[in-house]
Amino acid sequence: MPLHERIAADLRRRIGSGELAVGDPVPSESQLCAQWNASRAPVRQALTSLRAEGMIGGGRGKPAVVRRHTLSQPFETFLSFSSWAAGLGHVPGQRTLEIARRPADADIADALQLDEGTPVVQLLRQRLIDGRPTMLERTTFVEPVGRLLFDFDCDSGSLYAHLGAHGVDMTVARHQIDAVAADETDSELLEVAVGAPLLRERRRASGMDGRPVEYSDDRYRPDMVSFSIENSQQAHPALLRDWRAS
Amino acid sequence: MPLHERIAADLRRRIGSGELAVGDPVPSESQLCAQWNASRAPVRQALTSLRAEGMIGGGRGKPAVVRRHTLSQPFETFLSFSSWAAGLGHVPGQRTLEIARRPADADIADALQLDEGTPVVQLLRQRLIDGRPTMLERTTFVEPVGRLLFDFDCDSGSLYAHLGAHGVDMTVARHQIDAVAADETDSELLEVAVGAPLLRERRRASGMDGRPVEYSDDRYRPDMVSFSIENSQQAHPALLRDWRAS
DNA sequence: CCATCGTTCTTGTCATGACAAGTGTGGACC
DNA sequence: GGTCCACACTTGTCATGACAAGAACGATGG
Repeated sequence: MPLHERIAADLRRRIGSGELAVGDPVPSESQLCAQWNASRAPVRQALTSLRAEGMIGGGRGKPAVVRRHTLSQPFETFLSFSSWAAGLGHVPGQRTLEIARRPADADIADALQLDEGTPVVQLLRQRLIDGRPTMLERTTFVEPVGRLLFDFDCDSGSLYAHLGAHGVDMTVARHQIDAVAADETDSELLEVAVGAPLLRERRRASGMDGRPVEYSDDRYRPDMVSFSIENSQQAHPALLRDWRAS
Repeated sequence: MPLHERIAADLRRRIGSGELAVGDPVPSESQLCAQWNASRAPVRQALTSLRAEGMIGGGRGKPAVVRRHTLSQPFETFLSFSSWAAGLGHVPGQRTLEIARRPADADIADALQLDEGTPVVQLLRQRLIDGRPTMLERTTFVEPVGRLLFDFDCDSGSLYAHLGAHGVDMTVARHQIDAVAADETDSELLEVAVGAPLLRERRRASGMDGRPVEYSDDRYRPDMVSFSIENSQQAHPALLRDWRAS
């Protein structure tokens, strides 16, 4: 493991364990350099990483301070549609319409950093809330992960819990949000007109080492779900999924 | 502006303008170093920034390639369209189509926690990037703030800088994101068909004391702008298992 | 024609050194 | 006691140099 990752991991551990409490000053760059007998480059890389996660603050001239000791408030709820809906007191449902192993096309290969034609496992799932179609999920897993799905009833339990139990690590996710018009498949399965606006979230989840694990194109009915972000000057923004009672 | 930001801005401009199309290789680090007469540090910083936005791909040994040409707005920078676009190396523009003081309707009153009929100041602005219509902004300010806009040329400088200079504090904001179909006004000003999907951001900004200051309904062309966020969770070391070894 | 193996190119990591820009503090001065 | 300012300290930026790890590509042998 590279030095900067070791430094970052050590700082995360010290912050998570409470050795460094919220509000405490983080050791300065020069102190960390001395402590690790390293130059500033890896130290700064580690601090940049923690800063991107919202764990520490600081800036030019301003020594870094601990902002949060926990990571991942919204992460679990965001990955798992079922637990999110259940937590709101609604009844989640899902129909897996297709599970297939096929070669990756150009887009998928690019997103998952694979070569075009590498086998991947694709899932097409219709998600329901209280029996009403709410979201259409087109998920692609890299093959070593996707193979775990063939001996799993995708409509019974939580898919991510199943994967997690088998050691699949999905630590970071990048979400990209935009709007698209419903195509024929969307129209049929979400019960909207062709061309109707849909809220799309494209998600790429990776493991700790940064290697992509899944890529998903999720399309929500905008009259049922929206996203929200709370954005204060200091804190790190967090993405949430909102249910819209209509 | 620091060198690495200039490099990043230039690359974003070249990608956005189509000079570098999707799939094209991005100039290598050494080429960029030569082109800018710079060392690798700022060049790498620029490329890291573009990579975090999902604009380019690549990795160890793999030369970077253009992944997307659309701009992505990270949630950290939600306020100020102008400075966001400018920081990305594009030329922001704006046309204020209407500024009016009128009584708040039910929706506005609810969002701003006012009584219906209380006078508010509404702004309708078309936002452009590099001269192309990109976003349509329907903003409503509470009257004490909105009155500051009547003696300000909304198309000249940054509106929020103007308000900030007059002591208006907008510390926290709550954003809600969904998709809507373009109405006639949207269609005309954003140059899309009626019914085309638009990415909508509804924003309520408040001061430190929690009192709402502005409410805005911003509609973006999804082919030009998307939103992005990265979130991460703490790893569970106990669950780590190297499934990739297979 | 295809698989294989090096060479070469690219990116990742890190050390060292230097200066700029911003913050905070303590002391001098009023 | 309060104000202002110089100075120490922090982080941001950048140059230079070096090596390692991985990927792309062409040559080579089957």
